[in-house]
Amino acid sequence: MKPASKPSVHDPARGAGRRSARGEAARRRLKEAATRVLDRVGFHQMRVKDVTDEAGVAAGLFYHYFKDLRELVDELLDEHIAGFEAVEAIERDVSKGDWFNRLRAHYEICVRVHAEHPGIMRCIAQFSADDPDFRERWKRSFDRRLHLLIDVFPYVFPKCSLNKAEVELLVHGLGGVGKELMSEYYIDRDPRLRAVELSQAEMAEWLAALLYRGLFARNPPAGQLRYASRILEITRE
Amino acid sequence: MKPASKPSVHDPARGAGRRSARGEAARRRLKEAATRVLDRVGFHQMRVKDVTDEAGVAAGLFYHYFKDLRELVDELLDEHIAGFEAVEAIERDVSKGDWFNRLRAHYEICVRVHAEHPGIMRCIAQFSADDPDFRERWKRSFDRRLHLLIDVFPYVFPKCSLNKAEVELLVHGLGGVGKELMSEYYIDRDPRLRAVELSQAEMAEWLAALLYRGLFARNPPAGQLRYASRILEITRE
DNA sequence: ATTATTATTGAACTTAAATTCAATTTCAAC
DNA sequence: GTTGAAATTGAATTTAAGTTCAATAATAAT
Repeated sequence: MKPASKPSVHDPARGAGRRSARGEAARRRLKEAATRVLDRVGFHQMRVKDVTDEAGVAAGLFYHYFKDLRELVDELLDEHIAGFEAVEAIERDVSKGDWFNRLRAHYEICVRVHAEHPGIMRCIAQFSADDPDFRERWKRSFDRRLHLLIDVFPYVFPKCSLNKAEVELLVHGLGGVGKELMSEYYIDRDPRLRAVELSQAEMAEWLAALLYRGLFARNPPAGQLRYASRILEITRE
Repeated sequence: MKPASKPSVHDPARGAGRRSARGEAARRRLKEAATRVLDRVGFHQMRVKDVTDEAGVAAGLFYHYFKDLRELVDELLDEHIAGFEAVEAIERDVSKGDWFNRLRAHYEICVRVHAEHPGIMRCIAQFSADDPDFRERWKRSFDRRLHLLIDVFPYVFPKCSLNKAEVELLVHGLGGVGKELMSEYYIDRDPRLRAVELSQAEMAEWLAALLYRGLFARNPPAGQLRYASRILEITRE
């Protein structure tokens, strides 16, 4: 039932030659099954049979579409990583000088993917710890966003004498703000943290505010805080 | 056929069973070999044979001392995690109200383990992403340190209306500061970050200063900065 | 010196999972 | 409705690693 949808020739995967719409759909069904298995057991416990069972097909069919689990999961992760990289779309409604809202916009997408696809994010963490090539790919995506700040750092802080490499280090240090928390809140779902129910927008704002404080050593503009205004109370004035 | 006399090597109390000094030494040699293999290839690529080869013994000997790789590595990690938990020792020379130096002291030990045993820290990250039980163990160790702050938060910030659970969330958000950077600098050894050569003391001070800013929305006391005084320049006053 | 205990070896065995493939079914085009 | 390409099956095979164990060596105890 697909209108003139292009027969995917772009597929770098092996055996990507001719494939019917029916086959395309089966391939996607396997990927969706894999996503569910990832959420349940994580990459290292996932077996080919888990995926084919979840999809309700025979084990052998897997190899008609994928070389191995790694190929499938790589494709899956790529789809999500691409979302992180759409910097222009992310910052569409924010002015360049408005750092608090820029930070917020980036956290919003990051929080969203964590909340909606915890298995995918856990898998990204697992691959990053394991495989230098994947880590490089993931880090490039992250670096790209950090460089939005690194590249203009000298203009934002004209009095600061840190050189380029030192700024890189500093921004990477701050860039970690929230990663741990998102992982514990959305992937691990730690009950003690879950005691506070936060919407995605609230989580993103809190994290943006924390990073803002680390970066500017002051609070974000009070008027821009929609949920996290109580962060202004955290002070010893 | 010696019913009760034979102390099976598969005894659950393997670690405590009878063992000569010679055996004790061989056991340790396997652990040290495993540490080197971990540094080289990480846990998921590590094979029993890698460890016995590295130690220069036959494959079968491994099972005389350990049930499986996981048991060996668990013991190895425990030894290091214990070091993180010695809070009293860590804070020995610091007064309770001196938050900057308390933060510094905690970062110092964390930086040291990262620098000296990157394979161990990577392995902790791998296990944490994989195994709920281990994650729980590791997080308990981390939480204990975070609670040094969480428990006194209302006294440190008397004007702050956040409740206990919200403070927990906040502190976990800030607690991630530096994890990412230490991982990239010491485990991944990213050349772009390595362009700046930092001593352990310098790294610890920078991270403590960043966290201090996030926590207090201001700079740490200038007089206490030994290496990172240029962080004071990062401001838009 | 004799005996008992523990350490060590490495080839043989076991296991779990990945992978193949010949046979069969489905479907779309003609 | 015939045909052929693609999809699908699942039992059979392969693979890579874990694991055992009978035999031997080293060491300690008496």
